[in-house]
Amino acid sequence: MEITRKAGVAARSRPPLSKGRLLSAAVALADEGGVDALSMRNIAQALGVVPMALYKHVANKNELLDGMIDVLMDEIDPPAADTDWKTTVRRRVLSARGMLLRHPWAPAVIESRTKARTAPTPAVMRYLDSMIGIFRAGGFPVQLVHHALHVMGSRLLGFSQELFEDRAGTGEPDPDAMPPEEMAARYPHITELAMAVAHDPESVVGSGCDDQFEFEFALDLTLDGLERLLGRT
Amino acid sequence: MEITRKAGVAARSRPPLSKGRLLSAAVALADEGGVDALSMRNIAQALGVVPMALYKHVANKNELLDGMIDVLMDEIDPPAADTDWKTTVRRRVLSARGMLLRHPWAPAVIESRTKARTAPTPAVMRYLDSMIGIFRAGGFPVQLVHHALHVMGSRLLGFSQELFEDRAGTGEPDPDAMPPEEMAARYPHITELAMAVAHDPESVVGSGCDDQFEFEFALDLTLDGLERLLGRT
DNA sequence: CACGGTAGGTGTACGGCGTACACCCGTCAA
DNA sequence: TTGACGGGTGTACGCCGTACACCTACCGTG
Repeated sequence: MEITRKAGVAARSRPPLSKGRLLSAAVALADEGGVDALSMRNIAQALGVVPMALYKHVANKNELLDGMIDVLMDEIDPPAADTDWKTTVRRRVLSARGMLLRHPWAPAVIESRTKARTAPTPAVMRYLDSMIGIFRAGGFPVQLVHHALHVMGSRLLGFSQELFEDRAGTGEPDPDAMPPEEMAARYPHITELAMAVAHDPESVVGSGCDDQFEFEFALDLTLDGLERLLGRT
Repeated sequence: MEITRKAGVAARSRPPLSKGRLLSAAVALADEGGVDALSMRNIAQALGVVPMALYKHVANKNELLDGMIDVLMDEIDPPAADTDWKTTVRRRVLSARGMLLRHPWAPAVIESRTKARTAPTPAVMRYLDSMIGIFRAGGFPVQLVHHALHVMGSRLLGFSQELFEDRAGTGEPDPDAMPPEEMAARYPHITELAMAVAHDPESVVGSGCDDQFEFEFALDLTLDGLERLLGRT
């Protein structure tokens, strides 16, 4: 009559808590609360389990973060094989960017984990390797690929460190916002730019700055620069 | 005969602990141990003071981090007034990079604090404002400046997210390093590139990759791209 | 069928963190 | 003389990651 109970009284008819379920729960929690709202304790709670249970599936929190990065990297589309290097790179980077827009906490985690290890996560390594492969297949000499990686920098991974987070559109009036006249007095050029961008009839998209357009603009400029370099060798 | 004692028995003849001293101590501690080795408790200890004493000078740890960023931004050279926009930007960015090389923990702090606030720290705002001013003075239309900022991305602040930290030269053999043949099998393109770079006779500088050169290469490529854009308007 | 090993969930406990709150003592103005 | 106040102190709370011992359901083997 009783539900098949296993491992103590608290655990009744619960899916068996694999590493996959753990990572998914962690990613979900990070998606909704940012990476700061991610503790072993509340991941465990979300899974209906005691904190220490997680340690049967990951060695420690860092390993969990590494696992989460793996999950994210799997969301990036594989390279298309039937086009030139430029559009292949372009598509792939934009796919990576799409992933990162879904998981805004990812850049910080990737960065911090990369610095804490001697090398990036294996998943990131695979991504970079295949990226280099695309350049090589496109005729880039190795040295030029090397430069290309440095030129593209973090854009290779789909983010380029937007300084002003796209916080417009949430509608919440910032309590300690600076009055416009003080703003203009203190940072005249920023203000001028903000005004101009806001009134640009082309970009009536919320924040007044079409991030997607800007990203592609920058990406194309760097790719064009690389192409010119390639043509010169 | 006794040293002028003030505020309890523990505090004897100690400089009066201003916000400046607090920030300096914090920056010094971060410089030598990374930003993780930075707790209110050990900053206090370094200053010979009880942890709660710090809160008489900063509201909380975040405010302290903001203050540290201010200190760092002050290390960046002011723009030179007597040259064209390109070299002015170039010099300034390289100066910023110099600062960041002295304080490797800075990018992460700047980034995280920027995301936690609605805008970057005032000091960073001033830097950006003056940077925009340089472009404007150089003849850039506002829209083009806007694009320029996006193109340069984090490079504007002197960092561009080097993925492989320059850990060579420390000489410590990494305990869990991958054997070369496995490396080559798993990441063929990365390996090829690493080999090529390592054997480049030009760059016999330790890591085999002259970071400074790469940084300037990328910077110049982007600046050239912008220049071509400017000439087209 | 008994039995021991093992995989996986549990409970307790420790040291470190940021910081709220009450306190206390020189200094200096009135 | 007094009283406000700036600045250092001490205690305590609730988080965090995680070491360690335990307990139990299961499974392969004798």
